[in-house]
Amino acid sequence: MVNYSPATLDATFAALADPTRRQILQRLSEQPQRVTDLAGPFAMSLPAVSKHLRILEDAGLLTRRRLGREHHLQLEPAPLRDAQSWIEHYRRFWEGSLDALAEYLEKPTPLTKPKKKKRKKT
Amino acid sequence: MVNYSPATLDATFAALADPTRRQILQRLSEQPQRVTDLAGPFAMSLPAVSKHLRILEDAGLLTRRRLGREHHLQLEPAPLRDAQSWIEHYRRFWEGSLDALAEYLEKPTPLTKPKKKKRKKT
DNA sequence: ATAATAGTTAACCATATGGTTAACTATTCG
DNA sequence: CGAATAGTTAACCATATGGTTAACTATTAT
Repeated sequence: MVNYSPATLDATFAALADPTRRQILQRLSEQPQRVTDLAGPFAMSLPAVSKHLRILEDAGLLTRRRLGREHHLQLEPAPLRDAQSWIEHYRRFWEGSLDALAEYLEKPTPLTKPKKKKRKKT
Repeated sequence: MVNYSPATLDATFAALADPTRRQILQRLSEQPQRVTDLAGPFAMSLPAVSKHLRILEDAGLLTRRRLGREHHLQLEPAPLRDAQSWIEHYRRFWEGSLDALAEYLEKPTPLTKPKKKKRKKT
């Protein structure tokens, strides 16, 4: 059974919600890189990139290995798998819910108090 | 070819980054519901839920159909497919990148200026 | 030892986010 | 009609986010 820790998903999805961070992950998927390498293409200061890296690191999406004064960033796919899995899991209901909708639209719509349908997990 | 509009992904991932909103989607995946139905289980005011719904609606994750004074919320799986697809696409590089890392760690590490590897899409 | 390089931390700023209560609009019920 | 119901909008508040510049630490090079 899949657990989907809310806090973890929060951090993962929040980390993915920024285009700069998605680009960083994208670039890191080609090859591990140092902070300065990653910062290069971006039109923003090094501390800004440093902050993004911290967020990605806190979300568990990358790990840092210090080699002398250089920090080498490496991808960590685990949280991504959970996020993808969350989407995948509910998307199945989703696509199914279109049928549910059709059914729902054909019934005599007892919509005034549909409070009794709370049988599953909240 | 998949395009992955950054703005759309921003909105989708940001919408998913909140546990309340994920629960709303989850509940809607079982059955379309009205605003008050959705708000019921949450320990927060109706306007707060209303705001969450607006965010989900703006992100294209649900659509609203007004039936009299009731607003019926319905799921819209399309943005989810894009988000999942984004993750899926890069996760492949990810898992591959572990091999890249191995290779990278075995080479005499010309790490001082690895700027030449920018052949692909930024 | 000094200087350059790699990167973080601190302080600050503007805007966004997530919540509140109060007031409002629109629809339905009696 | 007037009252209740469904929901939004407005104004406000506290905290988070994404960026800046300046100052700092740590390592490497001369």
